[in-house]
Amino acid sequence: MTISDLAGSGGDSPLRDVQLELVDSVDKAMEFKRWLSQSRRALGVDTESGGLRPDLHRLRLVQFGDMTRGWAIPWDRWGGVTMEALNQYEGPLVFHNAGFDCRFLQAHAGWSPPWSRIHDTMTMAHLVDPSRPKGLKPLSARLIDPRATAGETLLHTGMGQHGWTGDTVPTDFPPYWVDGALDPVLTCHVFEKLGPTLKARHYETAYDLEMTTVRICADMMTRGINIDLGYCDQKAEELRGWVVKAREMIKREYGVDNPTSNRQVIAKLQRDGVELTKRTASGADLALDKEVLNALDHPLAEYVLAIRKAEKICSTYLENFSEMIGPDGRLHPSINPLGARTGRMSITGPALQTLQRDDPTVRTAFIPSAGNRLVLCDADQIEMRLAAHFSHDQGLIDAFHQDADFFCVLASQIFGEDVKKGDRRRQITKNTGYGKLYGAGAPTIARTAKITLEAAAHFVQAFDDRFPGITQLMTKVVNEAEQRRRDEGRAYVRTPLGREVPADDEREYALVNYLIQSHAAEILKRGLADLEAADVARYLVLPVHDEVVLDVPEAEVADVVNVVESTLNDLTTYEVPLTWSAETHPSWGAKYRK
DNA sequence: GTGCGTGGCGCG
DNA sequence: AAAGCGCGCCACGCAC
Repeated sequence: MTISDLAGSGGDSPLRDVQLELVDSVDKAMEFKRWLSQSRRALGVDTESGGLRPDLHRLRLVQFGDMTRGWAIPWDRWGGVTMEALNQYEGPLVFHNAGFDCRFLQAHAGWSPPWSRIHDTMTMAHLVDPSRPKGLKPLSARLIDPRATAGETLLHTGMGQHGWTGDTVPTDFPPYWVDGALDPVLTCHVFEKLGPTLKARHYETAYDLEMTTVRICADMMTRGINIDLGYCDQKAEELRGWVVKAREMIKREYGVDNPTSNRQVIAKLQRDGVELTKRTASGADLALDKEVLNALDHPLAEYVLAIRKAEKICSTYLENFSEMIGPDGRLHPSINPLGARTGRMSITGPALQTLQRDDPTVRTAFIPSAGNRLVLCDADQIEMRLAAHFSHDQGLIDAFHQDADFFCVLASQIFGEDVKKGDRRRQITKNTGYGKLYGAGAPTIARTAKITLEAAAHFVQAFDDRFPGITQLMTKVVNEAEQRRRDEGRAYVRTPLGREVPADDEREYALVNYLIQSHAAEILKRGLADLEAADVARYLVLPVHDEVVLDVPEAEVADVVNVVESTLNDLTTYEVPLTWSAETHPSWGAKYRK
């Protein structure tokens, strides 16, 4: 089988001579072994599975390939051949999304991935250009041959016609195994294409760190995190009971059938003479968001907010957890080490980086394993500290060296009198500082700080007079990016690790945020690697942007708290100290409970 | 019934 | 001069 059989002639495509094979006999298995013993720069490896969860879904195919030949090996019937190949092959292995495939091969084949010789083209693609799609098919279609996607379409229609799922499709169904066998070949071609680009940009350090992160995250996903399901049930039932009563009351008192339908609520509010003016982002509708509802003097508003919140907590989190847990009773979220353009990680299933912190209801469901405690360690104002570092603003740097609350120090200087912790002016200063960092203008700062536009404009001016570094940094980063657009065709900012983060057209102002966010992400990843070197990685359960969660045996807690803090603290690299604070708690929520 | 865009909102 | 950044998920409501 060749790709031309699949998708017609492709002229002088690099895939022209690719041969695709299915191991379905002893002879084929022998032929595969002979092929495997040939020498090559890297061996492509891929898997097909019934779904995304190694603890819940079957492993169906394991595929191997190089630049000219791809093999699909059914796991159930020919797993022994796969095991031999994995265990005996000694050269570099290249995957597209290694963290995913390696966890399947770990769970089903008991394979220990030899991480030091594993490469990952998805990671490479993200480093080369984080703003473009990085799935194997779109990437291959763009870099290698547009026909790379042909088999996928064929497969999806075929599976739909037969009503097969990933767990039930027969492995000898040609569209399935042919498409599978092509993937490691595509991976090898992408590897050869992207490798030189990474090299030319001196991405060795960034790539090594990313691969270390892939490994550590894969382990965290496998480890999972413990959940108090009894608590989830009880709390969800409480909230649902309240919502039912509230909905009945709203129907009775206000004639609104569905208080989570903005259309219905807006109609009712307008009937009662409420004037709404704020529009949604698209401008298509009147907005009825938290800000609008909070400002309304109508009893319905309060209920809508409370119902939204309660239903969110139940449906997104508490009620979902019991369906998401694995056979081991633990939650195994999916951690994407390169979830964001800036190199930040993202977590899905569930989205554990978005748990409410003002209300500890959901976080309280997260508990340590039996006999353990949670160690929660977060970085102190890391983004503002990095802003001080990158901007060289002496005022900001000095403020961080004082033994007092950073934003109180700032506010005291701006307002010319001693501003204490509870003072409203501290919050305004904090809003303005972060707003400026992210490129906000006076109007946005006025809204987030809940002050008038005049006051905001005046305050921004006062902030700039005292701490001109941030505006100067903005100018410098944007000018550099525009120079790069002229010289290299891309507007980007470069992080200290050498990562290039590109700007969208007309949005160069976002690059200051990219620089800070990117480098904070690099620091977290470096931190995870250092924690591994300090021998505590086996306790890691979650990374949350500037926080790490560890699940630690009681007896080791005191030790681990010290190790984690001293490992992550960095007092010398930057113009301000980067410090982390670890605390021990019986649940994640306990940290946020007053 | 399913897919998709929009609105809304949670976190850092 | 002016510009908040990055994500994921759910409910709603419309289109197919």
